[in-house]
Amino acid sequence: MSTDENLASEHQESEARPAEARVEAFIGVREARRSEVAEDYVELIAELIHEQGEARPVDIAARMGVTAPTVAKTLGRLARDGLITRAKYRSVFLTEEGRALAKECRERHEIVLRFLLRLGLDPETAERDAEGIEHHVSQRTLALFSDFADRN
Amino acid sequence: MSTDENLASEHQESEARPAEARVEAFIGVREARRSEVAEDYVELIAELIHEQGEARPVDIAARMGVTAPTVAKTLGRLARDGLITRAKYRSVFLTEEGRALAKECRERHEIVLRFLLRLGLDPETAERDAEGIEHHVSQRTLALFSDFADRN
DNA sequence: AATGATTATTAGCCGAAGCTAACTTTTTAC
DNA sequence: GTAAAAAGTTAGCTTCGGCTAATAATCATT
Ligand SMILES: [Mn+2]
Ligand SMILES: [Mn+2]
Ligand SMILES: [Mn+2]
Ligand SMILES: [Mn+2]
Repeated sequence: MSTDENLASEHQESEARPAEARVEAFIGVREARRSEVAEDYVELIAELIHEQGEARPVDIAARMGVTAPTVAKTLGRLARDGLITRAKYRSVFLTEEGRALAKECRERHEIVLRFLLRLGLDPETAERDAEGIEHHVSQRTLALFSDFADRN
Repeated sequence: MSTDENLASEHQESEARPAEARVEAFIGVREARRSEVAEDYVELIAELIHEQGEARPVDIAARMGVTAPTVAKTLGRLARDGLITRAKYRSVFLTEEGRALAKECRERHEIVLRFLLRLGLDPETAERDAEGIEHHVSQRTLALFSDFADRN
């Protein structure tokens, strides 16, 4: 017999089988959470390089709204994970992998933002919500958002 | 003179003033992240109480896809924060505050889910994305989602 | 070239949220 | 009513991502 055939032997409700799908959702969300900070950092680093020619920790800290030591520690993780390179007291560079991730994040961010604006949201709230939502949209949802923003 | 009048003295770009709005967005997202787990737990606890009559740690663990000790520790935080009450080796109860939060989360979850389905997303992906997105939609966005789901 | 201001790093603290291993309590089966 | 199974708890470990305080390096001004 299957491992969890009659888990709800007594209290079987009218639902099809939501529990199994639900647990997968939770696991997926926890997975997504683990890359949120890295995504925001590489996106911002790419922006700074584009806008200012280089990404300095002091500017990362200012734009992220965190302290310099927090930035330093996070950059350590990004370097460990192969997304950036850095030398002591120098500004930060994206690796190939980091650039690819940054591009992906920027595009996703823009699609979510355009979508929210098209829905009728004010720019400040749209920016705020997009910054959080962007990390939790699947490719399918992103495609639908993009269609909607273009179509309407 | 103001504290940050000419931060971008040299590299002033064409943007209006996105940096200040941006940092507020990041701060807001970090704030929202701090309640994600609590929200998912109280929502699930309310569901279990409704479906099964009681919320037992073993069922919370199964549905959340985490281990029993993780549940125990999280329940400790929820109790500390006044969202649940519990006695050793007994099932979990929501406080008034916990019930209120659970209701709010359930309604928000449903609006986001209905919205995604109405957009054309398949149910599994919709459930997955809703589980993450729900924690990052403002009241305004929620209202727009609700309107869209009803209208279309 | 010296010095003061700015920037960056390091050390060390904290809480959240995950885990395994070990133990206790409760429930179930016989 | 006892023994086994299930459920719950506790202890202790880890990583992440925040912080402050202290130190070190770089940059700018003269
Ligand atoms: Mn973001
Ligand atoms: Mn972003
Ligand atoms: Mn959720
Ligand atoms: Mn939910």
